[in-house]
Amino acid sequence: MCAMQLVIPKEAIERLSKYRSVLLRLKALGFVKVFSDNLADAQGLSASQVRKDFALYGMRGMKRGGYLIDDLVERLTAVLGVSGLLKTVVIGCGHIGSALLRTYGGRRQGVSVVAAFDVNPQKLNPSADVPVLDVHELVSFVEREGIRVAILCVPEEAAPGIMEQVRRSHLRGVLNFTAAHLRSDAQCIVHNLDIRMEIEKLFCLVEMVARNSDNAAVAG
Amino acid sequence: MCAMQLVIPKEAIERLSKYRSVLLRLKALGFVKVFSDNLADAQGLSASQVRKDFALYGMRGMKRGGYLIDDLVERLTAVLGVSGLLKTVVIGCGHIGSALLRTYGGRRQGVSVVAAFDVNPQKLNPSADVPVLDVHELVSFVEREGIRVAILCVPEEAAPGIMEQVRRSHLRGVLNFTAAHLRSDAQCIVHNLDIRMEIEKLFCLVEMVARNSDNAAVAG
DNA sequence: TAGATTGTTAATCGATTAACAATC
DNA sequence: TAGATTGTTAATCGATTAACAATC
Repeated sequence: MCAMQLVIPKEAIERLSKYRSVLLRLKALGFVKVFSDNLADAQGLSASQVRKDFALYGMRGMKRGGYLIDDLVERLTAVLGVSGLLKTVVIGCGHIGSALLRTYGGRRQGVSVVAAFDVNPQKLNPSADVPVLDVHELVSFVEREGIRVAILCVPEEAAPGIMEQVRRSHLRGVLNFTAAHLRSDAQCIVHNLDIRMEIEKLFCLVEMVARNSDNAAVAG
Repeated sequence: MCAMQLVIPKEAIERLSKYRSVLLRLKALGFVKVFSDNLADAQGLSASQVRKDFALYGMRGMKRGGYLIDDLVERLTAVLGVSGLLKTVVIGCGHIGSALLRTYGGRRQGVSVVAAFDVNPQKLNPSADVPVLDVHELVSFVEREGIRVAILCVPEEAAPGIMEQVRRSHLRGVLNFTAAHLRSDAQCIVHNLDIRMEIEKLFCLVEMVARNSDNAAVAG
C-alpha cells in the first residue's frame, strides 16, 4: 500500500531517531521551520546527508523555505513507528534494573516500564504501582498485556536461561544490559548494550587521541 | 616508532573490543587456539572480516593452525590501549548514577569507579569506600588522581553546566547518560548513551520486522 | 531580480566480501 | 599428499559527499 522503504538500515534509524528528538526540542522552543543546514550542524552531519535522509523517507521541504518541523516530526514518527507509548518490562531488579524501573516506571518521555520481574522473593511487590513479579509470571504477563519489548538486567549467568523463556513468549525485542553476547534470531531482536564495553570503548578513544597528539608533538 | 595504525575507525574499535572480550572468555575455558571462522560465527561477521581486522592491526596466525588466543589478547589489549585498570568517576548520583557506582565501585571486570559527585549535600559521603563528594571538588579530584574519563548521570538540565567544568578539567572523555546531545571537541571526547533513545530504536526495529512480515504475508 | 535552499544526480570514498595463492 | 586455513588482492557493495539545476 504505502510504497515507502520498509527496511531501514540501522545507521539511518539512528539518525532519524536523533532528528526526531532534536526536532521535538525545537518545537518545544516554538520553532516552526528548520533548514537542512541547521540539523546538520546540530548533529555533526553534512547538509547533503540530512536532505538525502529526508528525501529517502518521504519528507519534502520548500525550496528556499526549509522544512516544516511539524511535518517532519509527524513523518518521522510514522516511519519509525513510535507513535504510541512505548510499554516495556524490566527483567532483573539488580542495581541497573531497579534504576531503570525507577526512572521509567510510570511514564517518561514516551517510555513506560509497566512491570518488573525477579527471582528473589524478597524483591517481589505485586501490589506496587509498577508491580515487581516473579519471573515465572513473565510469559503470561507479556502475553496478557501485549508487551513486545523487554529490558534484560539479570546477572550474566542467568541471561541464557531467561532468553529461552523470552523466545518462547510474545516478546519480539530485548534490550540486553547483560555482559552476555546474545544474538538476534527470527523470533526476537536483541540489542546488546554492555555498559562495561562502552566504558572500555571510551577509554580506547581517549587513549588513541592521546597517542596521536603525542605523535604530533614528536612529528612537529 | 611503532609503525602501527594510530587512528582506528569507531566500527573497528567496536569489533576489536568484542573480539577481545570473546577471546578472554575462551581463554577462561581453557582454549588455546581459534580460527577466524569461529570468531566470525560468534560475532555474526564474515571470516574475511576477522582476518582482515587481524592483519590490519598486526595479529598474525598460522596457516592451517588458526590464531593463538594469548597472542591475540595481548595484541588487542595493546592496540586498544586498555591494559590497566580503567579508573573513572560518576557525576550525578540519581538512579542510574548510583546503580553504576554500586556496580563498578570497587573493581569489576577491569573497570573501577573511584569516586562519585553530586550537588545534594544529603547524598555526600566523603568517608565511604568509594567517596561521594561535592561537585565542586570534581576538578581538583580528577587532577590529583589522574582520572581522564567520567560518567555523566546528572539531570539533563544540569549537563551543560557540568560539561563546562569538565572541559576546564583534566578529563578527556565523558560517557554521557544524559538525554542532552553533547558534542565532542578537541579537549574532550563525548560518547552519548541515551537509554531512552536505545529503547526507542529497539521498538523501531521490532516494528519494522513486524511490518515486513505482514507484507510478506500479503505478498505470499 | 538576486539570493538561498531544496532535491537529485553523479562522483567519491571506504568498508565488506569473495576468491585464491601461499603454506602448513 | 590431500586438506585446511591464513593472508592478501581485487571486486563489490553501499553509504556519504559534492555539485548543481530547479525553484521559491
